Amino acid sequence: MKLIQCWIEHPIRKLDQTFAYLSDVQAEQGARVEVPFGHGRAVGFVESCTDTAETPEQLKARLGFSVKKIIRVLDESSLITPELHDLALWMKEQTLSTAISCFQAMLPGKVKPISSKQKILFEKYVRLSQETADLTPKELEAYLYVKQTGEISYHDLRQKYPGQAHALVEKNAVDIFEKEKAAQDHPVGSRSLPFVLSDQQKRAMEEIEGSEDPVYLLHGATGSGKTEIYLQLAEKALQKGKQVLILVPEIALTPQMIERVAARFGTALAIYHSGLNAQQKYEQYRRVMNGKAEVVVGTRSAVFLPFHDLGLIVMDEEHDASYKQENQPSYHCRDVAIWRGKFHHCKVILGSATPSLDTYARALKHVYHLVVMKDRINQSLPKVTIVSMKDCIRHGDSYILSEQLKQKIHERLVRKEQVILLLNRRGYNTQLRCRKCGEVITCPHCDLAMSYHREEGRMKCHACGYEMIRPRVCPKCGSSEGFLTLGFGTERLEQEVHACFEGVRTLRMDADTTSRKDSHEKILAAFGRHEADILLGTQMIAKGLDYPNVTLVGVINGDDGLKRTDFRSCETSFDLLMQAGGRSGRGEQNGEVVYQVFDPDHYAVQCAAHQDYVSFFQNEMLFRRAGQYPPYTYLIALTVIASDQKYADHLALKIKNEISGNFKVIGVISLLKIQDRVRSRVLLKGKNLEEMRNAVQYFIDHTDADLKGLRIDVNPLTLD
DNA sequence: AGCACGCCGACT
DNA sequence: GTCGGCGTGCTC
Repeated sequence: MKLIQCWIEHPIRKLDQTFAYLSDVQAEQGARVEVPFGHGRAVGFVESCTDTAETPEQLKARLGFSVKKIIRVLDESSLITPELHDLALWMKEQTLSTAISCFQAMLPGKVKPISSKQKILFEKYVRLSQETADLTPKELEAYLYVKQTGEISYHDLRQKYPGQAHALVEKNAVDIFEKEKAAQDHPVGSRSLPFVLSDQQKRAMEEIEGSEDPVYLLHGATGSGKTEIYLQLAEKALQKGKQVLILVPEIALTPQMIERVAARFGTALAIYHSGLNAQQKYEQYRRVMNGKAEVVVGTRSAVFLPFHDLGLIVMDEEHDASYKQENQPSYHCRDVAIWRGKFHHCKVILGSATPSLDTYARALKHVYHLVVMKDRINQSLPKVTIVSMKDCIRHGDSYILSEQLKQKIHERLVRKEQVILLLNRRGYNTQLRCRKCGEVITCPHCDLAMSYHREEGRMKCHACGYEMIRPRVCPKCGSSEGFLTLGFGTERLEQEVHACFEGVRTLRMDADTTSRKDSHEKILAAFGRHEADILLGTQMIAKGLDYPNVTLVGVINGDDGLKRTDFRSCETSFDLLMQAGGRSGRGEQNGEVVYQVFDPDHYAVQCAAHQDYVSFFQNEMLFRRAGQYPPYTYLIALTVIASDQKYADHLALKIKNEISGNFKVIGVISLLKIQDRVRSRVLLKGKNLEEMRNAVQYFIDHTDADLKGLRIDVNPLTLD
């Protein structure tokens, strides 16, 4: 008999332990098994499987409970590699989450322990038949196309020859047959060759290649050519027969990065992101496992792909918040990437123009090897103008577009150049306030004001997504005197632009215009073809875009983010302003940037205007030290989320009282209600993260409290 | 998470 | 007298 230890699929803290079962047959570590559990059955994830000579009675006597037999083994072979197994258990410790949730986070949908439906899709293919047929010229063309490719999926043939594909089958010119759906190879355009490196790039390459250090921070200004360094390092790793992982924040926002990697590496490339369906994810998972995919470009979850021999890990825009998973397990992709780099003895390159403070501080302490590229390739810095909106409003100017910015936009329109306007708020107005009682319309499910979206005539809650028709009378006092409108978003900005410049062509890109699949790409492509003069949108247009014809970028309400109370709000605001600046003047012409702000003297605004990261870092570190915030300390946020305020407060208080050590326990803090859920938080702050983690783990293991609703975030990025 | 066991109110 | 409310406790 075999004795199996397995993790049970319920992501309940109390069940976060292995359970013992007997089995007649062997099961691999990482395979799923179906087991009797409680009164029903459950899926287990095998931790170990060993031979045992003990009888069930002996086991019961030794262990103190009766050991049941498993029902069946669900997977012949393991779903994960031994490396990924160890990684999951390490992640459990790091993030203080359950082991099973870590395994689930690593696996693509198809093979998650939770679902056992693993279907293999078949697809119709065509190839030339033996028969000859009478064909029209256009059909002959399609016929020759099939002849040239050998065999091709019917779907692809229909895409290329919509009018002829069916006719070819009808006339028996081609045979149809079924075949397992192949993993999509990324279409290869023209294969591009490596660029010649600038002196600065050459120095950076040499520094990385000539060192034995495991982790590098490549701090390069926007436009300094970081991507080319990634690609050339990747090429060298491939030549050694190794795999390469390139992590990006969001696939949809980095189309130009994908294009460049695809052009260089062609079919050896796999793209992996959360937008793929389960089948596509599974296919890419297999392609990585069997080594067919040599280069992977992917978002956060790609860091868990089953690479067998990694030669390089690149993490572009390493400061980006989307690398941190919000759900449990709340892991940071950077930590996982570094762990895997260590396992594979390969270099990890963290790249950014505005590194996170934590990363940069580590680089200064030589934990990471700092490589700096401060010059843009064949471009000078964009000229930055800071416009004080306080003064604007005092002079009676528009509170949306200042005269200076209007003037500069006008110049660009005359010269047939393009403009990007960034406003990190969507909708028309951010608040409606009753003229009579002064009440602001808030979401019925959240403690937040609802935004007015004029195009749809609806109110929207940006926190929970709740929508309603714009009310005609005040929901509070019933007055029909109407509403005062406060604040503005991208919709209002677009209207203002049209009011100021007659006949101007605009494209708006925000969460409202990009809800449909591929709409990102369509909008960006249209702008690239100069089908619009002005692209306006939220922060999603601040990153990674490279349009040579854009010579002016305007940031509206650029210091809006500074109003937030979060300890990182300066960092994110600075990042946004810097990134926006990086979009301008990437071609032949010099670029210009306008920041419209209310606090022009703030160091985040000033440092961004001078594209001076180091000064910002020094300033911000003073602030962090004064407040004893990261990177000077570590934080662990323990948040109770519940529908019942009493329960939330009670558990939070219990946590506060029962956790102690050589660190501060701050709280209980009541957060805003979101989606009818109240949130009470306790925050741990201290210098010794390991001790803090141990204290929390000890609490979890020994408390009698019911911990459902407890969310743990080690090193939280935001405290909102 | 399920799902049973368990001890108090309004019904045939 | 019973049906059923969901509080609490267990799952190898």
